[in-house]
Amino acid sequence: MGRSPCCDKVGIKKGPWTPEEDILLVSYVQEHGPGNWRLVPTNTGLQRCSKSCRLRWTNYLRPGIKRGNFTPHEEGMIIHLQALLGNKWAAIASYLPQRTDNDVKNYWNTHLKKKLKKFQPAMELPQMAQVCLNKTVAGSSSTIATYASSTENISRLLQGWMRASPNICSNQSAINESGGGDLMSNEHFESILWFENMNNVAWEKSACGSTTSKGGFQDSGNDDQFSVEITQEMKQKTGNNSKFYPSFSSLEKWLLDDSCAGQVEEMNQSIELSPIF
DNA sequence: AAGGTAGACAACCGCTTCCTG
DNA sequence: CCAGGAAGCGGTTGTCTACCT
Repeated sequence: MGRSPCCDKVGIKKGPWTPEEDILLVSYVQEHGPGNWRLVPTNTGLQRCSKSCRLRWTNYLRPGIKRGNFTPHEEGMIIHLQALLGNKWAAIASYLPQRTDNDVKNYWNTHLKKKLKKFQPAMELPQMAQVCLNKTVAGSSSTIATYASSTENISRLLQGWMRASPNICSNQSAINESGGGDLMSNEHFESILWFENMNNVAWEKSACGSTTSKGGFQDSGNDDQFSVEITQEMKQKTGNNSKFYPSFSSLEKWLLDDSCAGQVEEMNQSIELSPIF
């Protein structure tokens, strides 16, 4: 197993993608849909390994990707989801459907880590997360921004195709439908993205009791049971196949629970005074 | 104006997980 | 159940750009 051997082949190009390569890849995916990446270099003539093609598509060319500055709302979500889930960038990005895991990861490493470092000695991460959420939810009355990027046009070109191909990326297609081709509001996204009527018994049960000073669930004595509950529910809800993460509203509920607030007040003041947020 | 430095982010590497025969 | 291949994921690196001296 291990690394894919295709990347070691002689003649495999590395480095930045050219617009010509992008067009080749986009055209191919338009025709065949994403997936079967192994065949992409062969069928397109691209001098790239399949992995590279997949990455380029998912992180850059896929329609519906929002690029550019993160809104305070997104920032807050990342902070508290990171506190909850750890460095599970794919999981975190799934709550921010317009952002890729790579994007979220980069943003965390370059921006948020530094920001939070300032507060780390004063407050543990879950508390920080709660503060951030309180702030962002309070101020989240639509923070829609318009983003420009070099690839936005390519993405735009694909919007129409995605609408015409409901079997491909159906979720994104639905998003495009309902958004009329424009970028959607965060609220709209949240409303359609996650399993709407889910009863997250396990998450709600967990409440504050299972948090630890480390900011995750894994260190708590109750966590094994908690994990089992989550896992069972995941299997039930997803038929053992797809990825499952608890709905944002559940996380929000947990984070906003008053009994968790504790030392948050103090931190809030600190943040109010800080130029960071 | 030129060189140095830091920040941002695209892309790669390699490990893990999933799927299929 | 097992092995091999493909895809997913997170960590890291490389490169470009903006800013500073």
